[in-house]
Amino acid sequence: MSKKKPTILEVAARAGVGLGTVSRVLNNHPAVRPETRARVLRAMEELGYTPNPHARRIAGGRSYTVSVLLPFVATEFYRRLIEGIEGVLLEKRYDLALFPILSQARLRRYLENTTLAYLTDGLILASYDLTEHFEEGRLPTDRPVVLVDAQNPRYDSVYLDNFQGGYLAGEYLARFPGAVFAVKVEEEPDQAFRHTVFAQRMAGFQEALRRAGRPFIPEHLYTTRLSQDGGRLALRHFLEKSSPPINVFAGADQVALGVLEEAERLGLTVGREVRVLGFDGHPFTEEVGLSTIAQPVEAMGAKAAQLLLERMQGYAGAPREVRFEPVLLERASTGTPPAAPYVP
Amino acid sequence: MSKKKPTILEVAARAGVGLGTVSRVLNNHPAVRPETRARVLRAMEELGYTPNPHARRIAGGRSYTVSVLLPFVATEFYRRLIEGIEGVLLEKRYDLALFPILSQARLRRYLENTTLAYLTDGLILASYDLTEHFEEGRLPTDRPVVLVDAQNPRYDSVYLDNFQGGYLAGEYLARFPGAVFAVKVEEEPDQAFRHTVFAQRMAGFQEALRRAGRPFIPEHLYTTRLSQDGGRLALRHFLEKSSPPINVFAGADQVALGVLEEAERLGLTVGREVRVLGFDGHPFTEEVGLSTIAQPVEAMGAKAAQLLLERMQGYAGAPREVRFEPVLLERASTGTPPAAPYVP
DNA sequence: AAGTTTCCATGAAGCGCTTCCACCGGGAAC
DNA sequence: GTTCCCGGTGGAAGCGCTTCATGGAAACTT
Repeated sequence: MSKKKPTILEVAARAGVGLGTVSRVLNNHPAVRPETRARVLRAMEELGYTPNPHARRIAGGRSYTVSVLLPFVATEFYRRLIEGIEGVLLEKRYDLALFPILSQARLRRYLENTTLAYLTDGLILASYDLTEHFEEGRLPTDRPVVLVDAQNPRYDSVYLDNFQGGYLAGEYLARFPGAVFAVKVEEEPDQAFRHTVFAQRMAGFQEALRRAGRPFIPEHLYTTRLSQDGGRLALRHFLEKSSPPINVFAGADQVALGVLEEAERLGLTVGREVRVLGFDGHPFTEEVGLSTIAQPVEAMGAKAAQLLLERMQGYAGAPREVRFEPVLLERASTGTPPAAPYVP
Repeated sequence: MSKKKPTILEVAARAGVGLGTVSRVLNNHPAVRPETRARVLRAMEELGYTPNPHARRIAGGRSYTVSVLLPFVATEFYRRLIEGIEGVLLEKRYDLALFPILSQARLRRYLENTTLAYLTDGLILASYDLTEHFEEGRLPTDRPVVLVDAQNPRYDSVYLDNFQGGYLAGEYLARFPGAVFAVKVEEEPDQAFRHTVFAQRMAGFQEALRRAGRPFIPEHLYTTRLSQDGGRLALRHFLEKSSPPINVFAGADQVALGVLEEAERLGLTVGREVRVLGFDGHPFTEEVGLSTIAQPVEAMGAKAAQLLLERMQGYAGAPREVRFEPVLLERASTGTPPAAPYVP
């Protein structure tokens, strides 16, 4: 590939314009005649020109790169989130640098070492609770920061109302006859991330059940790691406590998938003997017919990217808060809800 | 933090030298009197100076940054690997950029988009099988590339002999009485990574058993995802097939940990009724007394970094291959081996 | 028709560094 | 004492870009 990258001068020469004009085209400056712009763009195309980000950074003070700091956890959630962020950013010709946070120490290095601060114009922090880990809950950076899947009064925050999601789940499952169980996902063991989302989901769930007159039995809660196998173990556990039909709310789709898997292994009819409701609304839930409380992860990522772009363009208002609401998706795994709610 | 970054000129002024000298200090050029060097370094320290990588890149063609492409899988293995790589690189004042590969498409973008190629001087690819995914098994980049935890005849490769590790495991467990079971870790479902390491471990394991006159029974193999809960399910499965004492080889420490956990839950004596042998030699195995086939992950990372540094400094010899050997660590989870090997 | 504004376009200056040529002083060689 | 060499050092040139002062021409004014 790339022998010798063409520079802006070669583009200018080929397009028959000055180098300033090429630069203006690159930066979407309005004062370029459409016809000229087209000519320049064509020249770029023909030469296979891409701007040198280092040069841009050095000259203009902007690098057209955004950092996304996220837990080093491989889940569908983060895949979707990044997709959402990327969609918006690529459109504006911004680039994305991912920084998986392997450890607390690493996060600090990312920020303090000036490496990252130097390289990027803005920062999206996913699922990270700042207040716990930084003095005054402030990141040691002067770049704009947006939080997603997290909340902090000092920064723009984009998040899902997880309590409401749990509430929806509780409200829905309460309509069915049979015992109600729940799988809660454990917090990260290393405490680097205090993921309160799972606790919030459970709190909403229990509140809804209480209001429906079917208070949640503490023994019906099973806590597990975020894995499919965790769901399998959970179902086995539940079946020791109660016989079908049972209703299971899993705090995450991945866990719910394990419940489905184990139910099938045990020859139980999903949607009748075992009703399963997940959380997240990941794409695969549709394929397997898993009912779920869906969160618009891509939209959340896109929103975060938008807020960051605004900040990078100079917006300096007070921190904004964008709350997203989950939605119940009914699929086969919960069967047909009864016409009238179940009354104990 | 950082109001306005000091530049090389300010450092030069403060140290009372010319800017060329400061640059020479930065680049470890030999022709600087030690005394002068010290003065410059002190000035840098006092001003909190850090070089601007963009400027370095633009001026010198080197950015002093290395990319590490690794699966977006949060395991102890990659944490250790990065630690090893980082140790060597930081010493040479190189920086590290992590690129978690979320998907095949993303990897291509990383490489083709010129973004990464522009930003970094070299590339370490972890656990990735090229031949499957790129034409001619060549990455579309002109930067030096080193593979780690993978092998390819076209690039420097650093890897563990996983077959031998499995062999050691088989050899060892064959000495004990009782049925022998094995937990194999499943390949990644999305096939982005064709992790053959687990298959290799199992192959070595079975070969060793065969030679010891105790051929492995296919039904004694349980395949699971890489999770602690997978180990728990595995043990339950084994106990349905055979009663204690049993010997379990788990293809990964994390899975082995689940086996231990479940054994304790079931009230079985680890090291007597259930003997467990893991693979990886992660630090936590010492704490929990887990016997394991240890791989020197940090050393492998360090070696990969070294090879890359050499390449970046211009070495252009044929691809090199560095094979590491695993070692058996005996701990409490396998109890005391019998004086004489068990003979069926 | 001449002055005024608006719209585009140009290219020099400069971003923070590396590199390289020039230069300086002093010890070794004659 | 003169020449040569060489370890040290200074600073101009230049990397690929953005920005900005400048200017030319077309589009409005009056």
